[in-house]
This record gives sequence, C-alpha cells and structure tokens, in this order.
Amino acid sequence: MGSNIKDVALRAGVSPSTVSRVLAKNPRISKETSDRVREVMRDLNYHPNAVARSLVKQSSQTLGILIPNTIEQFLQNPFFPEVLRGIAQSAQTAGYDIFLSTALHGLDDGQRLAQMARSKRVDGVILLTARVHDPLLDIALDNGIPTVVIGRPDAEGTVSWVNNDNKKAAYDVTAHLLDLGHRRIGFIGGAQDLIVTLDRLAGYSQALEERGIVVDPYLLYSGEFHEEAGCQGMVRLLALADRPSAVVASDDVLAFGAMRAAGELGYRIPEDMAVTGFNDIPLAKLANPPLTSMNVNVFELGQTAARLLLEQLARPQLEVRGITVEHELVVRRSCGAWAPFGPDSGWV
Amino acid sequence: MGSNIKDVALRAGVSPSTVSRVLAKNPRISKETSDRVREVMRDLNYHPNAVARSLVKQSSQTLGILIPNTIEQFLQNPFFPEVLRGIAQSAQTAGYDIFLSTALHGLDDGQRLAQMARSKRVDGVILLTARVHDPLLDIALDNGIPTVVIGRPDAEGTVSWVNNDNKKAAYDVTAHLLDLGHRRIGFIGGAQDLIVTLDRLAGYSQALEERGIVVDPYLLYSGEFHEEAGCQGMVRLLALADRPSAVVASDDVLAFGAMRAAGELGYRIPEDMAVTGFNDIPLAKLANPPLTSMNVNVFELGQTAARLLLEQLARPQLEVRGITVEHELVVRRSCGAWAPFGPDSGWV
DNA sequence: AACCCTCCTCCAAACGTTTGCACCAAGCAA
DNA sequence: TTGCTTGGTGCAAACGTTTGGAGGAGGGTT
Repeated sequence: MGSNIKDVALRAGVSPSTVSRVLAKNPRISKETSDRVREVMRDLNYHPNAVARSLVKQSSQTLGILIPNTIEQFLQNPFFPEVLRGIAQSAQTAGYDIFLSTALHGLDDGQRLAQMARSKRVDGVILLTARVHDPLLDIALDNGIPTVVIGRPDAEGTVSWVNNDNKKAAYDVTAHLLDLGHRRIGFIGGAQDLIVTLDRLAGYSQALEERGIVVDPYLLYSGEFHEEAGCQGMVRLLALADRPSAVVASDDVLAFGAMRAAGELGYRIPEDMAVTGFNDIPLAKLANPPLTSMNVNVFELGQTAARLLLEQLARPQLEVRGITVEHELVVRRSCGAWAPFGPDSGWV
Repeated sequence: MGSNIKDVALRAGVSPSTVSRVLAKNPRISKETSDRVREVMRDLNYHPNAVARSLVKQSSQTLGILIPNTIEQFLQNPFFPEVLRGIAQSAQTAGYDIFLSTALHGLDDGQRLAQMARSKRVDGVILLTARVHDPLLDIALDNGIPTVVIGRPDAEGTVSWVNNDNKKAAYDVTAHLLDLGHRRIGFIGGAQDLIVTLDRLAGYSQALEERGIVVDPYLLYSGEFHEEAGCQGMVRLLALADRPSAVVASDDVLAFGAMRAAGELGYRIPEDMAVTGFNDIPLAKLANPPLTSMNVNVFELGQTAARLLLEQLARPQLEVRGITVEHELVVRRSCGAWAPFGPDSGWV
C-alpha cells in the first residue's frame, strides 16, 4: 500500500526516471525494461500520484466549475445537471476530470475563483453565468487562467464564451404570443444583473415595439431563478388592474412557479393566461398543461463550453472566441396555440 | 502573476517558513510580522498552491465521487443532481471541494477508483451504488481509502454506508397496492446485480407472500435505470396472457417509461394499470397522472454520506458504520387510490 | 586501437509547500 | 559573568513526480 515510484524502481532494478518514462511511454525505454517495470507496477498495485505529477507538470488534467455561492438554488435548477452533463461528456473524451468548487468558508465567488485559478488544481475554468460588469471575468483575466463563460460577457473579446442568441430567442417567443393575438404580455425574468435577463428582455421589447406596442414597465418582473420567484411574479402581474393575458418567463422553473400561482388563484392556463418558458427541461413536456418553452440546448451549451476550453488548453496562443448555440421554440399547450399536429399534442 | 511563497518571503524580508506559518495562523509568529506578510500577500495577489500543499500534507480537502462509466445514463437520472446537492451541502460547510472522476480513456470503474484513491487527489470517496459482490468495495478497501457507499454493501461491516430500508420501502408500496385490491402486481427493477434491486424485490415478494400470493417470475422485469427500460418492461408485462393490474417500478424514471408505454398502447392509468415509482423526483408530482412514489430522501442520502465520510476523515480510527435514511410513500393518482385529501389532489 | 554512433539508463534539479529542529536575541535570575 | 527562559525566525529535508543532459555499454568503421 502507498507504493511510490521509488519502490517500483528499486524492485525492478532501475531508476525512478526509467519508471517515469515507462509510464509516459517514452520510446527511449527498451521493451524488456518496460515490460519488467510494468509487471512490478502490477505486483505492487502502483498508481502514480497525480498530485506530485500536477506539481511538476503545472497541469492537472482537470476542468474547474465555479459553483456560485447560491449553491442550493443553483443545484436545484434542472439547468445545472444538464449543463454538467454536457461538460462531463466533453471532458470525458478528452481524459479530463472535473473539479467543483463548493467549499466556501466565508469566501465570495470572486475569491473562490481566484483561489481555484491560483491553486493549480485546475487547468481552466467554466463560469456558468455572466453578469453586467462581472467581477469574475476580471478576476479570471487577472489571474491568467484559461476561461470559458456560458453566457455573453459584456466586454467583447476578453474571454471566450458560449451562448444562445438570447435576444433573438426572446424575440421569437414573444412574436409567437403576439401572433396568437396577445397584446398585453408580461415578462418574468431572472436577476437583473444577469446578461441573459437583459438580452431576453431586449428581445421581448423589440418584438412588442415592432408591433407598435409600447413596453409597460408594470408588466416586468425579475427575481432569482427559482420557482418561488415565478410565483411571486405572477401574483404581481395578476394583481394589476389591467392584467396581461400572457407571460414570457425567462426560465422554465420561473414558468412553473407562474403557472402554479395562476392556477391557485383560479386562472386557467392557457385560456385565462398563456405562459411560456426557457430551457425546455424534461418537466416542461409533462406539466399540466405542457409548457411551451424555448429550447436553448443546454446540454450542447455545456458540451461546447468544455470543448472550447480544452481547445484553449491545448493551444494557449489561440485567441478568444465565442460560439452561439441554436435555439428552437417548442410549442405546447401552455401558450394556447392550436397545435393539433405539434409535439405532445396527443396526435401521432 | 504566479507568485509563490518565496516571492512573498523575499519581499517581506522573512523566510518561506515564516510565510507558511502566517498562512497557518501559527501562534509562534508575532503580530507585526504576520501583518507585514499579509500585506505583501495582498500586494502580490498571492494564493497558495493547493497542489504543493496537498503533496506535503497528504490531504487535498476534496471529496471524490466516482461517476460510473455509464456516465450518460447516470447523469440523466434526476437522482444524480439531487444526491450531488446533498453531498455538496455537507462538503461546503466542512470546507471541502468535490472531484468528479469522469475521465476514462479506456479504464473501467475499478481502475478509475483505484486511480482516484492512489492519486491522492481526493481524501475519500463516495460510491453511488452497491452491487452484489461489488469489486469496487474491495478495491476501495485494498487501496485503503476512506469510503462511504450509498446503498447496502453485501458484506456487512467492511465499509460505511448510507441506505434506505429498501426492503421495507418496497414492502410498503406493494402492500399499498394490495390494499387497493390488486392481486397481480408486476415488478420493474433496475440492473439485477444492484443490491437495491434485490432488496426491493425482496420487499415486494414478502408483501405478496404474506397475503398468500405466490410470486410469478413472469411478472418480474429488470433493466437499466432509464426510461427506455421502463417502457420495455411495461410492454413485456402487457403482452402477458394474464396481465397485471398494477406495477411497482423501482425508480421513477422506470415508472415514467412504464406509464408512457401503457399510455401509447391504449391503457388508462390508473384505471387499467396502476403504477408506482421510487425517489419522488419533482417530475412525479407534475406527471399526468401524478405518480405515486416512494420518497427515499435522496438529498438526505447524499448529505449523510458526505457527513459520514467527513467524520471518518476527521477521525480515521472510527469504526465503519451504517445509517438508514427514512422513506415515506407519497400517494398520488397513478396508483388509483381514492385520495381526495391527499397531496396534489386538487383539494386545499 | 581509436573513434563515433546508437541505445538505454541514470543523476540531479525542479515544482511549491510544510514542519521538526536548531538558532539567536533579549530578558532575567543567580 | 554564566545559565536559563521565552519568543520569534530560519534551515533544510521531505512529499512524489518529470525531464534535460550526462554517462556507459556495445557494436561498427576507419
């Protein structure tokens, strides 16, 4: 137990460096030596110490994910496992492991990012959101760690990113509701300093304005990305004297909260209130009524982010770049569209 | 950028050891020195290299999770994010990070576990399932790495575990169906070599036998933990000349597959076929009809596993122990119970 | 015999920490 | 003066690898 490279060397009658080269499949080592060393390794059940190796190689074959301090809320959103699955998929094929920064002991997200960057435990990081003037991006830059952000950084050209065209996506979903005849449409978004919230709000606004409808600030609500916020948002909107007939929610979880609130207050969906979401999580299909949602391909978002990061690790001189992932509106019953032949309509 | 302890020492006019002691809050260092050193650290934006530290301390403050080779399937089951959330919660408060073993390059689960154990990148591991004669348990033992398994190891007293009383849980849900009048009840389980499958099968069998019903092997089906398997299982059961009127599925994802298959083949749930699941994932409540499910407190399972592991890390001489987490049947419409006042019945 | 390859292997320094021990200065008692 | 604390700091070895360059053995050419 606990054998190291020296033990193996001793037993095989070679030097530690030879053992190391056997591990690295260095061609300078003869087949006989290599075979003998490998046998000893098996005998001793030797596995190289990755920590020591990382120390000298200045690389850990590990991708870091910064879990925000709002960890509970974050892990509860189905967005997370799906994006993680994408990241894991790319990491896996490249032979990389994943490090989740969860420990906080009083540190804020920025400090934890700096620590992760400097601690050399990871070769690069994936940031899962982008905020307006995001300090995390500066910190990543300052610490010179390869970084990919999922979302759009507000300063173009500083860090690689993977994102949807959120403005267009929100435009599309809003336009869809407008086409269905809605004129007063509410918007329930995530935190106001998230770029994604702003982009989607912009798309929503543009769609309205193009139809000559002026955006009513009373119809806008923003909260965190959890069900309760969606619920509160809907309650606020329903309390208005001139209440909306439809709501664009910026996240499926928000949409579910909104639907629940509406249902509990006696409104039927979609007859009294049309609702749409974002992400097209599995629940969307099975909800009652099934939720119309903008599929932003979360899995692909994660997969692409990891691939981009791995690319940069392989060739550090590569310049930063951004990749936009497609979106697609999945129409179901919650928006009130008459879609007898659409997905999940019951028709085959 | 990339400053190390020597740079700090030089600039502060002390030796590296003093800097190290400042970091460790060693009382032998005077306040003046400490303050001066800390200031230099800030100036240089110094963060200690966790890799070097791990190497000498033989500890990484990191918990390892072995993601099975069936990674895709695994991450897609809602069980995973929930158990991860529990683990993260415990890890977080103890100041531990999380390492996910995803990289495989041709290694099987056992090799990856051995590697994780020996690589010293993690201080302990959490195994997410237990199989009959599980080689992983032996490997963990052989490599002397602190381990907690979620599930029941078949050799008692070798490794700490966190589990439900799966036999009792399956007994309870089967008894519930029997109480509703069902006499022919199918069983759709996960992989046959998973202890959890066997335990739940045992509970199911016991409930039947206590009512004098002999277990019909044709009513038993097992597959992997994904929707498709549930679907196939249901198709098989429905094809029987003497088909069951109810099915106990060993996982909600299996239950969903089963419900979908039944629905597609023209059976109404619960009238023609009652269905129950395990885990009570969020989807269960929202499915149509809502799924009766055994809530096994997955979050708590993860949380407790991590806590147990952390305990062992803190006091290595501690003997192995097992903890059983409570379960609770959540009755909804899919089992056909007349539960007008039950949860999600529509009544307030 | 001298020289030069070609192969294979080894030496030793480096990666950035921690920590047992030695050391030193200052204060104080004898 | 000597000797003993006490408090603060430094030295150097260790953790387990990797890797450039040195070195040695064996064979072939001149």
